[in-house]
Amino acid sequence: MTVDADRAVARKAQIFEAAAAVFARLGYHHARMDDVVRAAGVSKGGLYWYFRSKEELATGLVHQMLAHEAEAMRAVMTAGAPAADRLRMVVRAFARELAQNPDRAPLALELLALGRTIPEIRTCFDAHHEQFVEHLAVLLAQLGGPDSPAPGPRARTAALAVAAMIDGMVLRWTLARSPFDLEDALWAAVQVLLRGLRETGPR
Amino acid sequence: MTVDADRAVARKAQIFEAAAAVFARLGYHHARMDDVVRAAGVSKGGLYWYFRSKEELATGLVHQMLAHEAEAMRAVMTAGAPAADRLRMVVRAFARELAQNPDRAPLALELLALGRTIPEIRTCFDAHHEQFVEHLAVLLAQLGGPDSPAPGPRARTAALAVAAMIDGMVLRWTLARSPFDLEDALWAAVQVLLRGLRETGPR
DNA sequence: TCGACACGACCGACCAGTCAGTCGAGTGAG
DNA sequence: CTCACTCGACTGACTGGTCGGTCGTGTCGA
Repeated sequence: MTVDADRAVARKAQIFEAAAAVFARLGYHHARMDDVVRAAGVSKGGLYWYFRSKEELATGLVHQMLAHEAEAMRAVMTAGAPAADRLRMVVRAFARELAQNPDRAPLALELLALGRTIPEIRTCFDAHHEQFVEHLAVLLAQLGGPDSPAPGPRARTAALAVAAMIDGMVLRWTLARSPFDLEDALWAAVQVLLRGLRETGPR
Repeated sequence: MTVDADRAVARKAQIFEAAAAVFARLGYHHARMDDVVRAAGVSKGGLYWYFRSKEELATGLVHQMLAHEAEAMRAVMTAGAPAADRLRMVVRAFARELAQNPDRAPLALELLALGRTIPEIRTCFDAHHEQFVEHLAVLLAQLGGPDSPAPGPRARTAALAVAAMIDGMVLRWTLARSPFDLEDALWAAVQVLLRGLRETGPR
């Protein structure tokens, strides 16, 4: 294939980083390819050597971001720790990630909305969400305690609720004028949800 | 001001309706003003008589949609029914609204994302969210039962969680490839949340 | 007759994408 | 060793289509 594939990978990464920053600052539609070019320290032609179009750049960026997140999730899932602790780690990972670069959340929101126009982005988010719920369901089933949701459909329903809770709280945090402590609020809410989930008898 | 203010209001409403449909179908950025013009049965000049720019049209649309929703919320709040029933009504209103026109949710998501570029939209959503949480807090405090969250900060925190739950579930529903029954899932999740909220002793 | 309202052809800024060309690292025949 | 040639990577000035917005011109009710 390429003589030096590593170079290509590095170049792509460099462009992704620049694109993320530019898209985060200006928003996808207002960002000019020339802006990305400038930020990445590449030429216009160089950019188009690696990406066929602006949409492909955005799609690639989504892939990269979600892959990164999936990687983190997989790491948590395979960590040798009690399920309760691993759940806590998931929440903390979200909060830390967003606290460190607050631009990420609005960027993700915009890319998500972009899914309406670019089907592949939608598909990508879709698959990612599906897998996230799947992971959560496993985690919840492993929680232990006699009344933790049983594996199977019940755990999946519970996982959907937890996932929605996380999404919603992150969304609120993203949009809030006076940002609250995301980790605290998120963890508290998830705990409340779990408490409600226990004690759930038939139906 | 206008000789016939009613006519102007009607015209605006007609344009809003068309704009909502076009934006929902094509997405804000892909939608051409000419598309809106065609859909609304107005001329370009007519459209620009009422809206100074595309952004102002979008902003107006956001105002109108949120005002409509706020209206519905106020109606629920002042309804003469037990708090539990009113909460149920809120959930049902969401589910029905979205079931009736499934295009609304993605449209709202896109407009929300547009808030990154158009500050007034962001402000508008912000105020709306704030008020929504406020209403929910009142509702939760009125829920009755000895352990319903007390009015004040505690109710507000609880309300934030409930609001996030609703947002998140709607988001999941919006993006899900195989849409589930939103009303069921939402109500179940809210109930779980409330159950967890009860029994919450000090801290 | 007047002015609010409506019309739609037209303008021109803007920007994604192109393309003709440069550069430097291989390759291999003589 | 070297010269002629290939090829992948990269450059940046340029273009052509696309729309948001304008403007000169009606129309019609009061």
